[in-house]
Amino acid sequence: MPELHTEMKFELEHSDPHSKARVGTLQTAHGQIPTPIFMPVGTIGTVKGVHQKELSEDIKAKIILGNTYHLYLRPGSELLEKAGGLHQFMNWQGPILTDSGGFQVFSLAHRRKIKEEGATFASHIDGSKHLFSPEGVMDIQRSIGADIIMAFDECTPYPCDYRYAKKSMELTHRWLKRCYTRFKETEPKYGYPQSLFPIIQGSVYKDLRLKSAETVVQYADLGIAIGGLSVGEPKEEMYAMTDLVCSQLPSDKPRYLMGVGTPANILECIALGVDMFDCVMPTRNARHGLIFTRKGKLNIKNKKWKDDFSPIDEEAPNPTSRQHTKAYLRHLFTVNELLGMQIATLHNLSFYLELVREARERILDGSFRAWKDELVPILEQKR
RNA sequence: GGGGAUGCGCCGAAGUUGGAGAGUCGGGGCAGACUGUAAAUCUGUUGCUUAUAGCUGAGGGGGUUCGAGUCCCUCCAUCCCCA
Repeated sequence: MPELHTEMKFELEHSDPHSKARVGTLQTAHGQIPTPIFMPVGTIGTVKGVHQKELSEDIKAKIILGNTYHLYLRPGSELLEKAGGLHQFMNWQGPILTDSGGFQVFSLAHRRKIKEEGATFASHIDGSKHLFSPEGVMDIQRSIGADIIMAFDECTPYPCDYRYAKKSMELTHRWLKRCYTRFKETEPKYGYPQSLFPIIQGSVYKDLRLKSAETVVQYADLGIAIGGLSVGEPKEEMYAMTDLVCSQLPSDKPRYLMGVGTPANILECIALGVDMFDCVMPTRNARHGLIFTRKGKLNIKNKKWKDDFSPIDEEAPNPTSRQHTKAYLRHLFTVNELLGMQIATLHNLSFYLELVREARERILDGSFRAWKDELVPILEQKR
């Protein structure tokens, strides 16, 4: 059984003298999370194509994501409460973080209207109208019961002109204050603590990012998120903003860079002081046939793998990636068999988790910087 | 053996009433994209060449016509009916 009444806390254990990388442990009621960490995305109560048993035993995921917008639409707060929360419902005993729906303000921009009160969405399922207010989003996340819940924000697009970025950031700040107030005046529903992470915005503008970091820190009880990046900006801008923001944040709180990224992005941002990551890339790209390895990425659907009977990834930590051949995986994709997507997803997530596990180990033994510098260019190559 | 129907791109459809087709739709093939998941999705491409263009092309061959995928003759293939 999880340590249900454990206080949530973050302990910074080590800082890399050769970069800004850090090693720590985030404690939740559902388990300890070693940082840096990658969190697989499980939008609607499932990490697509992966069973919970594989998630814990093969991929060694320490925490997964859920999504407020999607879970609110289906199965809905009422049913989740009846089930005893998302952990019980999906039978995942590890920690869960829920995004607030702020990303859908960006990705479903054509289906929503932003007002001071909140964002009104026309459901992508049936067109029905729903208001997502900061208070409402807190209530939904109480019902879902995630260990870490996110403030309701507006994830701005890229490019985004300064005026809009500023206006949007200020709205996100006002929404944050309302989120925080609601969060403080409500209780967890399932007997274990939840923590609210505020989100820094400000697009790619230095002064806005600094202002946002300064404002948002006041609402950070446990950890802080950096949002509004990896939305199409050049990676140099993403790194620059991440670096700038991290340099302003208190060292005793974990930094969560939302939506990032490629394996190379993750290593670079670990080096800038980020502790937590999530991204749909390993899962979505797996379903689309893109396989990440230490020798670069490869499209398993390409003809060149037709009769390549070498392992999917001979260096992979999980047996599945070592035991099945590239030719077999390509075959599964060619005939559109579900198992192809399952194996590819298992592999990619396992690859991501192993990558951050090794990063942590190397930060501790001092070899992170050199290892990262050598590995990043290779990771970005196409095989 | 007799009669009938149908034949175009890798496959399957639709469509072209003698007047602009390397064209339409679906599939398959090949390739690209994907960053807090409206995504098992989307995009491109899929005869040849010296490639912003040109050439060849409607089962094969021949004919009529200013012009033929369309009409005529013939051969071939497939399917159906009769024997």
